[in-house]
Amino acid sequence: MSIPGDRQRDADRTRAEILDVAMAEFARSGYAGARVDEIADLTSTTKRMIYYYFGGKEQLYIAALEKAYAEVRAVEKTVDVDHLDPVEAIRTLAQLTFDHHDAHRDFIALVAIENVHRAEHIRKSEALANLGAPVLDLISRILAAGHASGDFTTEADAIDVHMMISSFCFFRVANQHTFGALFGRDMTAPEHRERLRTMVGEMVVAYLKGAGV
Amino acid sequence: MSIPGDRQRDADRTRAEILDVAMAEFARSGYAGARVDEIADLTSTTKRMIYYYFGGKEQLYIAALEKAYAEVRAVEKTVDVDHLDPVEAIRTLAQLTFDHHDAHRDFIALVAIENVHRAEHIRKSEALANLGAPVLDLISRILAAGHASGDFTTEADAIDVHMMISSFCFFRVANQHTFGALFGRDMTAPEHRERLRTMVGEMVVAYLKGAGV
DNA sequence: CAGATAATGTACGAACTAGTGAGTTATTTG
DNA sequence: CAAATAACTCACTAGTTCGTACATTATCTG
Repeated sequence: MSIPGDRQRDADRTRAEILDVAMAEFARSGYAGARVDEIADLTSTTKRMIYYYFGGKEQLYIAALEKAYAEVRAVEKTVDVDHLDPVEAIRTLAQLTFDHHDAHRDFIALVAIENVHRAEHIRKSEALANLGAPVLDLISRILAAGHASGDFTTEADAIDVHMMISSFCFFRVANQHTFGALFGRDMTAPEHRERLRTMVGEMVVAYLKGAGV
Repeated sequence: MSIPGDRQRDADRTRAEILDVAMAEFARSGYAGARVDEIADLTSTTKRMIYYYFGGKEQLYIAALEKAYAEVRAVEKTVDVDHLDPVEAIRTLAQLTFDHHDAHRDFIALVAIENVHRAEHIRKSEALANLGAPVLDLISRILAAGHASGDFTTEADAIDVHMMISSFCFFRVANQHTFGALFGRDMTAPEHRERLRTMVGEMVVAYLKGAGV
């Protein structure tokens, strides 16, 4: 019946399939809006397996969140701060953040959803603790270098700068629908992409240089 | 003829009470997460009245959305662009936007929730069409004045500038929980308020002046 | 005041939804 | 190969949730 090497049962594959579907479904409908039965139907397995592998809806949701964060982890690792001058370094970081947000829509949706729930699930997950530290460290070093070189005159805190960059990139994707409805422009449409990508870079650089205010 | 306030039955009051409670509940739990029975229990009337006045859960949600938007409508009307130079005008607008977002948390939550639902309800509401036009008009005039006076050198689009300002103000409130969990700082805490309020003003001004990049 | 109408309360039901009990089959292990 | 275990299926349920039928009472109108 079964072909050797071609397993009919595969725990890893089943688990991964459930998680993939769950991530998409939670991102699409929110935690309360997502249906366990619907998630099950979209897999090649059954609802019972969700409970077998994850225990329940909430644990599945947390697993989906962790997977989403894992996928976007370490943007900052690709910025080679030591070989770039501070201005180019911060601009590059901003634009890489832009690219990452652009490329991970489900992640954005899940974070927005998690905020509706006041981050109660994130707090339950140790896997997601201290995930922010690396970016802050990178920004701190860029800021220090910028002040040392005299390129940056504005006194700024790393967390604040990170928020400035993130807010722009996050909002563009997360609020695309209401923003589009109110202003008649889809900020995530291809024709706006490059302009806004440049803009976020200019924004941080201008802010940190301090426009002689 | 009856004296208002005398009546044991008051359609307007009942309707308004339901709407107030609904707005808070939808903001707290999302559309799918909110419970019609729960909303009813938090009013002094019964669930039957929700259906009597609003027709159903979805219509109630739309009414709550419209109320939320109505409350924050016309921030821009308080900016007296003609008596302020362009730099102060755009800074003032940014900081008023900051104040408004700070003061209307339920509105922010509802907008975030509505984006999870891809703005499908906003589109159903004529009351919310073209609500963005006034701000854009104001920003356009400020930008024009700023370029005429030579204060602004960056070529910028009104919608883009509005997005820049909104994203900062919106993100700070909307993402406070996940941001707090990841970076250990509540950006909405009183001790960060003034600094960030100043920051959003400096950010737009610096961007528009163009830091001699 | 009497009849009409608007506003409200009670009780109930149909459909949905998360979760499970219990048995079955494939795969691994000794 | 036999026993053990991991992976899986199916049918079911307890509780919830939106919505409504129907009765009732206050207020208005002529």
